Amino acid sequence: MVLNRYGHCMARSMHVRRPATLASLAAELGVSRTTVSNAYNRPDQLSPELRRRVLETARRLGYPGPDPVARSLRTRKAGAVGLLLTENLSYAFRDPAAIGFLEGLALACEDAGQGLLLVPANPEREDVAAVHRSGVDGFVVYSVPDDDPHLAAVLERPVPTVVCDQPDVAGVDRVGIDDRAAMNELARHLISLGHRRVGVVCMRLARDRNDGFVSLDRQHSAHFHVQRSRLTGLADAFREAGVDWTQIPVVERFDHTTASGASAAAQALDRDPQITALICTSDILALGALNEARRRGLRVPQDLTVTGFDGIPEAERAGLTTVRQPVFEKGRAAGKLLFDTGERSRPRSVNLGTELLIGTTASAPRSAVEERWFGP
Amino acid sequence: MVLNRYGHCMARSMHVRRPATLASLAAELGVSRTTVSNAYNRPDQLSPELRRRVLETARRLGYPGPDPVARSLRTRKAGAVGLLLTENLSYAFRDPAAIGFLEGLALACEDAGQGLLLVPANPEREDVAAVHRSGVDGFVVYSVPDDDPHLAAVLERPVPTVVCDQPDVAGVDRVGIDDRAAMNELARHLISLGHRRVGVVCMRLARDRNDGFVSLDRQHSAHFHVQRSRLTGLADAFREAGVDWTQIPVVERFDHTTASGASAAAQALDRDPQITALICTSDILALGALNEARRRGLRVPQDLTVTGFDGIPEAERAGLTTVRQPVFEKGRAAGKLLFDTGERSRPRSVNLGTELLIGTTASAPRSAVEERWFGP
DNA sequence: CTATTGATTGCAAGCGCTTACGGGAACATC
DNA sequence: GATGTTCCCGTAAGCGCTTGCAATCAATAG
Repeated sequence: MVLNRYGHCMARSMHVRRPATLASLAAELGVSRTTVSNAYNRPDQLSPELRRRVLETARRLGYPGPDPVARSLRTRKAGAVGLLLTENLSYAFRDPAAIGFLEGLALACEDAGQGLLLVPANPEREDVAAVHRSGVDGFVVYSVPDDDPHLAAVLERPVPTVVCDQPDVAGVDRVGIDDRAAMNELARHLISLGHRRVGVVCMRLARDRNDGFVSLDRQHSAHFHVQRSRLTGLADAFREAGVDWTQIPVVERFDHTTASGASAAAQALDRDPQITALICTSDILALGALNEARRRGLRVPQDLTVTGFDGIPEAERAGLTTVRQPVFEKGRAAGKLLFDTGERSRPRSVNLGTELLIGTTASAPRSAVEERWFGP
Repeated sequence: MVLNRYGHCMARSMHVRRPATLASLAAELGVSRTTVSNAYNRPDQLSPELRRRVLETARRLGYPGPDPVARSLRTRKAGAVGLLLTENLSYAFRDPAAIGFLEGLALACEDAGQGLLLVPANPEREDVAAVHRSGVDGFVVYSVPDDDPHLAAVLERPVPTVVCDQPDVAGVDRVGIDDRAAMNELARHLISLGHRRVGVVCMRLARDRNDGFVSLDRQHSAHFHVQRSRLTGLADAFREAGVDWTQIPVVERFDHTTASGASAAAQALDRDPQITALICTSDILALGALNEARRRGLRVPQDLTVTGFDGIPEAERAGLTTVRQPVFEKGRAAGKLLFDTGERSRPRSVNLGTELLIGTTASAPRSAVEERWFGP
């Protein structure tokens, strides 16, 4: 039980808003507000003795120090950056790649002494109010479709912004990887192994749900830059190898889960059972594809090659052939870009490197092996 | 002449574009500030026609809508809750248990339309400024030592607070599990299997680094409620079984990593090679202990029993005998407690259930098996 | 005794916004 | 024509704080 200065019982759990403000404290002490403020923010501006008195009286009155919001208004600094995600907040914590990104970004924030505000921007709804209500000094936008209204709302705000996994947007800083080149390299690897008849499993390409095959048109007009680039990288490689890309089944899934990966793999295999490889645009999807292969009694890689993208720990454990991208570094780079506020004329663009990870889920297709042994 | 991303002329030299405010918009339109404010917050308070004009002029002037900080000051609502963690922000994303908690909390925040601010409270430094600077409507404090200055700083703030994995603190709401009972159950299980000579590996017990054996005194005065309770639960069980607890080596590690778990396990085994079981107070530590056992050529569970605590996915994969606690639910419960602001006289306390998970890393010790076969 | 100096403290002017409430105008009711 | 009623919009009073700079004063120097 706590007694306030009027002698009234004030249980802690009642959360009564303390009447004490900087002004009331000043009045109580018989000094100016300036002096009280200085006691907290510029200790060298008043005598140690007075400062001690101020702080002690503050404690006695239960004054918790200058109100952060009022201070933010006055100083025009919120001390935090906002993070906007494609997915629900809670989902982000289930995707290892997103977690890696968060980890890197959190580290950068910590180094800069800034808070990290997870903005509750539900991708299903068009409600951008959360963006408008976030008192932050900057935004990081992680992998959203280029027509996302939340992104538009962020860009309207007069604060620095960094986008990830996006093409250059309206002149703001960006960080990402060369998805197209990375996927192209992976495709060339598969082609060199002898794969020609493949299937593709990708994440959602736009904001609308389209669980199924993807038309060429949809591939080209995909609003998720990352997915579009990866598909383009694949198409380039296979076309160059003389494969008719239009005949390759590309299966899309809205939800990014292993279950989605499995069902998409099934759909691709049903469409064309002769497929020798399933190329997935994420490790999560690839892990699902592996499950489906197992369910069908297909041995990987003897009967079916499966590849992923991201290089998450789970993929490594599964021996997945995939592309590793530096998700942690991506987050960190995003933060650094945001905090490094030098005078610039042009927006900056950071491209991080990727690495083709040869695992045990890709090998020459059986037909190619047979050809090698028995001739064509 | 340059066009900024709002499409307005912005001379290269004038970096400080006077941003439009609600007042300037009102002036431009020849209406009152109230009317502009209403256009955003209470559409029913003005004619659709006027509202349209306001919003259009806003767009033309590049006014991004009411400033969130100023609005927060006025309405006394920040629209976000702060999360205080023991560890560095970035570390939190490496601990599966913490991630689960975050996931649950994030979900609750999302449902409530609130942001989640990760407060950059470095546990190494005593700098509580970050707590004072966070403009939030409430705090969730996750597993910090009871003498943590950040916790004290939070409790000074006049906002609702929920603590996790803490005993009752100063009358604020709490959510947790019965660590003592859960660990006691696990210990009884081991005792029933025949284990009497065991070693314990625990996480840090206080804010100071003490990588090594733990005195009884330190056990009792541990500032981390969770660790203290688990040790107590163990001690109770073994004392009841007639074991002299003071002879049992308890090894502490400051860093919560598998490497720490391994080295702590080594230290315990070196102290008493006759140990039949290593009881770890977290799965992460236990996974490290498994590594150390493997390194020593000890078969688990034949030569050595290893147990954990938490029930993280990795533990399940490793077949660890452990205690599963509902980390996700814990996060969600914390959020719900925070947002459910009914009038209460007493602080609420939520205890969630746990479950003993029988894995493959615990069995009867060899000596017990031999006794059974050949008699004592 | 006056000038200079350094240490302390206070003044004033907002930062950008919300909202209870009051008032005028247009229309309907009796 | 007097009295409600409804719709729109503005008045006024802050929310709690920061900060450049001026003011005060005692002490030291000249």
